[in-house]
Amino acid sequence: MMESGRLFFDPTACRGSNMLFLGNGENIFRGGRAVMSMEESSKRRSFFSSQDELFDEEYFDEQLPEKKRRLSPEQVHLLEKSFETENKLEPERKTQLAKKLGLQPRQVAVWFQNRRARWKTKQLERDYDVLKSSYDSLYSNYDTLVKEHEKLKSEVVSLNEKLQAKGVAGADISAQKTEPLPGDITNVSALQFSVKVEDRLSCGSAVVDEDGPQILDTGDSYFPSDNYPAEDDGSDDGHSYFCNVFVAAEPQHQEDEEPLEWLEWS
DNA sequence: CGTGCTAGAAAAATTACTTCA
DNA sequence: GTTGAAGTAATTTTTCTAGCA
Repeated sequence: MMESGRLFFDPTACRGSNMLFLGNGENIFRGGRAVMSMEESSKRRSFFSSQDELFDEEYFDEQLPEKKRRLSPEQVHLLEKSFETENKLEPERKTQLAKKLGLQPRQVAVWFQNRRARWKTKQLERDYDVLKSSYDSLYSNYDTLVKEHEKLKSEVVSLNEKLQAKGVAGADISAQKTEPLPGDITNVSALQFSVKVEDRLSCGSAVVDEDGPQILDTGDSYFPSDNYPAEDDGSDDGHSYFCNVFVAAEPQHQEDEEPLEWLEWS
């Protein structure tokens, strides 16, 4: 059955093949996984996925889609609202939504899948922005500290010289005793960055080593959670993959903690 | 209890189509 | 009319998990 250069689902084609029909009306491939090459499969693409859906009178008789159609603004609006409430789709809700919108349940499921993917992409972009600005801020703080350090060092030198000029015994508070600054500013910043990230990631992120501490669902982070935050009409408040990483770029003092290596020079 | 298998769901990757500048 | 980019519906592949023998 071909329309507009597109082959539609042929129920007989699946007999004896490894295409399975699942209870929820979605098809998957098992066993021989890559049954067709991408080229082949694109030629054989079917709009319908199950016999149930195929034989649904409304569609079988009159609505075989010839081309991909955009959803109407009303349909999208309702889907968006539904997504905001809950970004995962239980079968019951899928059916209800599909009926309400006059769509196939499969279409609703696909829309939710794509919507979750879009949400995730946006979220990654937001996370990147947050991390970058935090990094920039830390970097400039470091720069300030380096300058301050240099200034203090030269002050010590000049005071020493004055003391020696006056012949004060034991006036040997050498500036050389101060720890040298780490040579590679970039590496130090990177280290600082890395330490802080790891510290804070312990409140939840997908970007952790398997060997590292296992993260449970403790926060707003996307990955460990079963639920996506409802958001994203472009005006969201941006729940992060990270748990407020670098929201405050200021160093945090914790009395019972070992001083961080990168701070020891100062 | 550990193991292998399977079904099912979702994510990830990709394709194909539409729209618009 | 053509072209390329962006957006998105739909498909395919991969990954993960739960249930069962």
